[in-house]
Amino acid sequence: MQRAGDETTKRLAPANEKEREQRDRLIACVELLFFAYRDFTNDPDQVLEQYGFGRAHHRVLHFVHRNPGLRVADLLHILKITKQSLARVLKQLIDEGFVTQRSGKADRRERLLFATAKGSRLADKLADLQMRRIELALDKAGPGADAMARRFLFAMIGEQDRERVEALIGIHEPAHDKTEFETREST
Amino acid sequence: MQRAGDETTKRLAPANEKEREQRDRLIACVELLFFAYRDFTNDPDQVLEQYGFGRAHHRVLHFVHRNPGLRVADLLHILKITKQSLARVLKQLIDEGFVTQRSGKADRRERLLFATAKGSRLADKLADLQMRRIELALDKAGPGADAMARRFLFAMIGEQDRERVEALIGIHEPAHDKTEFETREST
DNA sequence: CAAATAAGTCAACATGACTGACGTAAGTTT
DNA sequence: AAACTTACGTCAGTCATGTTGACTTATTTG
Repeated sequence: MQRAGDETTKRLAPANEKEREQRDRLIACVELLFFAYRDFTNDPDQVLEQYGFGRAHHRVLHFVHRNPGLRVADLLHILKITKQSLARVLKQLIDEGFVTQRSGKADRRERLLFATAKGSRLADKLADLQMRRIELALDKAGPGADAMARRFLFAMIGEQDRERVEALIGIHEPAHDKTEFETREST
Repeated sequence: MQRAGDETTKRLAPANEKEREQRDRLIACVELLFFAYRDFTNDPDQVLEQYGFGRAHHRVLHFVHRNPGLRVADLLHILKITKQSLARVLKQLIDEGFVTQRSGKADRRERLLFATAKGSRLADKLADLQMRRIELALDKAGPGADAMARRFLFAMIGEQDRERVEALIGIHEPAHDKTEFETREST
């Protein structure tokens, strides 16, 4: 399987020293991403506990707050979860007055979602925690980390979703694309 | 609550244009980190399904594979889950021959963990998927993204854990602390 | 020997995902 | 107008993965 060459597609066995170093760097990234996300989600989790909410509530509240009038279907595409999973947390957020619904005027089947004042306060509070951690990390990473991090994270997103996310977020400067990956000369 | 000023510590209401832009950039990072991680974990999930494993198994297998002889207690600190949560997935990995245990020779209470050949194959396969995504993203982000991403992600980790993670990963170059901004043309 | 430590185990529970089936209102097509 | 499609909601059951709390066993250490 990974015995005989074919490093162009498999790369399971690093051949030379350079390849091994590159592999180590990439594995470091894999692990760092795990640790970074682990601690990144930990900040809001502490606060959410006091409200009886979990991460799922946070995600819903956040995207509704940042995109007033979001439809349920949009939320499903963003979160990539099922309608039934969303329903549970969304219902709680609505019942407890953090989110409201209105019917769309063009299409009255649509339920447009909005954060209430109470919901917005919580969403801002949670976002602030996460922004503060990111801000400090970007500072420590050095000048230019801001734009670089956004380009890197954006490129981590599955190709099919990038356009949608771009429309959702709006900000990030031009993608700094290499126009084509010069066919990476593998070995 | 957030009415009267105090932006120095709260920053809930952006005062000027510059502050608002900075806040938008940071919020973009928050959201991009969510999307990036969502898709980052999706790659291995597809494969794990075929083995009847989940993300929890992946994490355990990965860190055991990368750190042969890891103790159970170490794993608990890395994953930040409880002994009982770990026990369930670890037992499955051992029962199905992906991980083995040996008693430590210095301290025979310790159970040192090792990936079997079968376990190593799976771990490499999963790591490869994640590395490939990261490699492409770093390419798209432009030159220097590699080191920058590692510095940023490392700085996202809670301060108490950074030393431990540094020891675990080994690689990442000096932390590029803000105290000495310049002087960074190395490595 | 007594106490502390490393690990395993039993039981109960919460959260957040999933599938599948079905309902209902409102737009769209024929 | 009838038939179809779409957007959303809901009921019911399952699974994966996290939690607490209590208890055991083996081993090292004071």
